[in-house]
Parts: sequence; structure tokens; C-alpha cells
Amino acid sequence: MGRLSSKNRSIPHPLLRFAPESLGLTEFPRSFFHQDTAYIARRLLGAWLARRFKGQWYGGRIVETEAYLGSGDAAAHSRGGRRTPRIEPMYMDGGHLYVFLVYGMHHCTNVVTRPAGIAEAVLLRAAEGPQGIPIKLLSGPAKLSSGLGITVAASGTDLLSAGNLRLFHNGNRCSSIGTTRRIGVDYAAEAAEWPLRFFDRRSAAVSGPAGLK
DNA sequence: CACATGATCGCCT
DNA sequence: GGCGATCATGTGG
Repeated sequence: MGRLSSKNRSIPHPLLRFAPESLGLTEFPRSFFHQDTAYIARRLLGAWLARRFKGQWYGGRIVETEAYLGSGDAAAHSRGGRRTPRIEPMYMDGGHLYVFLVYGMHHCTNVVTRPAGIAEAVLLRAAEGPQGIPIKLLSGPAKLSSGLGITVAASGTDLLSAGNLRLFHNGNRCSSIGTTRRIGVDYAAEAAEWPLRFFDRRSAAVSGPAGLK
């Protein structure tokens, strides 16, 4: 049957349409993505992940992120220096995308950090759509990905190549940031407790049960 | 609200 | 062959 599972859907949700130019948003320079990964994870709060589809822009304001720190991080796909075709984009220059499939049906979108050769990344866990859009639409890494129609097909693309996937910001930094351990990585033992999850305290779109905020 | 479970398959060992 | 960087739905208190 022509089953249409989430992993095949690359169409952005129509409610997420917005006009980047009207908000005066600019883009981060390459050097921004070469900095400390946890620092970047915090700085990305408030930035807009945007996708151009058939001439229109769709996007959301990022409100929750997690940092994954590479070879020494037991929770990262690049733990122990692993290097396979799937995770190759993690080794690319900062500013690229790393997208993977989890549980056979959901996608997770990451922004690669650090210079090429260092496999670190920031998982985008939740975002707010444009004004008036249901708060749950992008609240969770898989929902954020599916809301914008981002699939593994986008893994390895460069956010700074003036393409259809971009990261915009308006110069304002998130001023109220919460920090907790990362979600869903209990298998990583001690690394699971590292305080590498960040979220905008003032946002109602942050994912997970109330206890995790 | 707090769990518990099933769905579903690519990736890695 | 085992297991996820998840989510929706169901149960029970």
C-alpha cells in the first residue's frame, strides 16, 4: 500500500508560514558555529529555523535545545570516535545539519558545531510557530522535524549556503534560560546527568512533562 | 498527573 | 539480533 509515514513527509505544515524579511532577521556567520557547543545551544534559543518550500518560508522560534559533545560523550552518536555513513555530517564544518531517524518513524534535527573533524552538535528539541499557532505543533524533536518537513534527505546540508534551510536571528538573546539533564539518554550512564539541555523559561512550547522543566 | 505500552525500521555490532 | 537523542494513547490514582 502507498502508506504515508512521517519519515516520507517532507512537506512543511501550512500554519508555519512566515515572512523572514518582515522580522528583520539576519544569519549567523560561520565562526559562530565554531564555538563551544553548549554555548551555541544556549545562543540558538530565540533563533528561527526556517525552510523555503515552493517559494514560501516556513519556520519556528527555537525554545529548547540539547548539546551533544562528541567522542567523550556517551550519549552522542559520535561517542568513542564512531564514524559511520549515518553520522558523517556530524564531522562536517559547523553550520551544517545532521538529521537522523529514530524508532523507525521519527526524525531528529541537529545543528552541527565546531570546525570540521570535531563531531559535536545541537539537537533542536522544540520551537514556537508564528504568532497564534498551536503551541504543541513543534514541541518535541520529532514534531519540530515533521512540522517543517525535515527528513534525512536534509542531513549534511549547509545552513549557510543560502539554500532552502536557514537559521535566522534578530539579535536578541534569550534572557531566561533553564538547564537540565538531557532527555532520553539514560543508557549513557554518567553523561546522561550532564546539564546540557537548555530551554526558554518563558515559553509554553517546551517539550516533555512538567516535571522536566 | 504518573507511568506503561506499542508502533516500526535503519543502524551498528 | 537488539535497540534507540520519540510520540500518542491508554490505564489508574
